[in-house]
Amino acid sequence: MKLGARGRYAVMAMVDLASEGGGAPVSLSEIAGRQEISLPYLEQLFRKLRQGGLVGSVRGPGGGYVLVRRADEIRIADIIFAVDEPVRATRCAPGSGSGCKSDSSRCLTHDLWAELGNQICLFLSAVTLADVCDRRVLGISGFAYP
Amino acid sequence: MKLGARGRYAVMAMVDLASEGGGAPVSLSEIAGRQEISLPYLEQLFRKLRQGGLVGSVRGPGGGYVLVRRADEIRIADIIFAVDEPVRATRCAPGSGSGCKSDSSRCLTHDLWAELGNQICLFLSAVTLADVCDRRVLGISGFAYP
DNA sequence: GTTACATCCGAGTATGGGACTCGGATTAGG
DNA sequence: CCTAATCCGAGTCCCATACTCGGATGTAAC
Repeated sequence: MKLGARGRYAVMAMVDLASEGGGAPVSLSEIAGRQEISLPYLEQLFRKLRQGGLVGSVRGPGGGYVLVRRADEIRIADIIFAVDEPVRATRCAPGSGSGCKSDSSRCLTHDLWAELGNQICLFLSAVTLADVCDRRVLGISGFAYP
Repeated sequence: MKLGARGRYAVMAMVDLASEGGGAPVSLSEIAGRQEISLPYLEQLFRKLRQGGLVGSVRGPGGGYVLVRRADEIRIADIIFAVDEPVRATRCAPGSGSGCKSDSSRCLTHDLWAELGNQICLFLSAVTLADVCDRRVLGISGFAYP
């Protein structure tokens, strides 16, 4: 699980698309303007979102993108996975299967990172696009960390 | 909350220190050998861990580092916070207070990243060094993500 | 006192991956 | 046709991060 700006931009754009798009296609220019993301960069993101089967496209004037599923059926984790291809395992990378040198059973921390990756996926899978649009995110844990 | 190799190395080293150190100071050379981390890099990490009040140092021959608290009183989050200084806020960075351009109430995703940061901190605060040493990490969620 | 061991410290380098860009090819409506 | 839009494969740039270097300081053993 990777957490870079790309994933965040993708979620911002998808939230925008889910909010503003009432069935009709939304052009990337509009999203780019509203979210202040460069157009070519958005194109690159939506290419992957389309390949991931999250959005459909309509070409030509008046075209744009539409959601292929309902907003409450799209999990945030789906978006992140679509735009951030799986990382190759560094020495004991979080979110990627094993690695750990080979030196079996030396890396005690392995389980820790694996479980952390789990927690993150679990959280991002529990929240849907519709939840974010309707501001139904806060209060899941009901806790604010210092 | 930042998740790089530095934090992981720091946790690996602390786990090693907690495991091998039975009251007597442990030198960085030993840890470097066992964990396959370069000595100068470890020195840099332990400088911060010492400034963070997690370890104490004994200089001279036979010297090294010792835990200042018991292993079950050191949370993994403490280690991460000690070695990774707080990130400055990018546009709507996870784990850092606000940002969001200024354009108030436009960024719907803000709450999402804030809550995600919370979840991560929550998890890493629930696990102690002793938990990792005794392999008491798995089974907290009891779930393995695809 | 000298030597060896170890922590301490402030720099410096560099490399990799990330964000972001460019030029052009397609498709479709007016 | 011309314009608006998605499509695509590259390519650039930049900065954070991992990692290194040379030396200073303290301390135990002999």
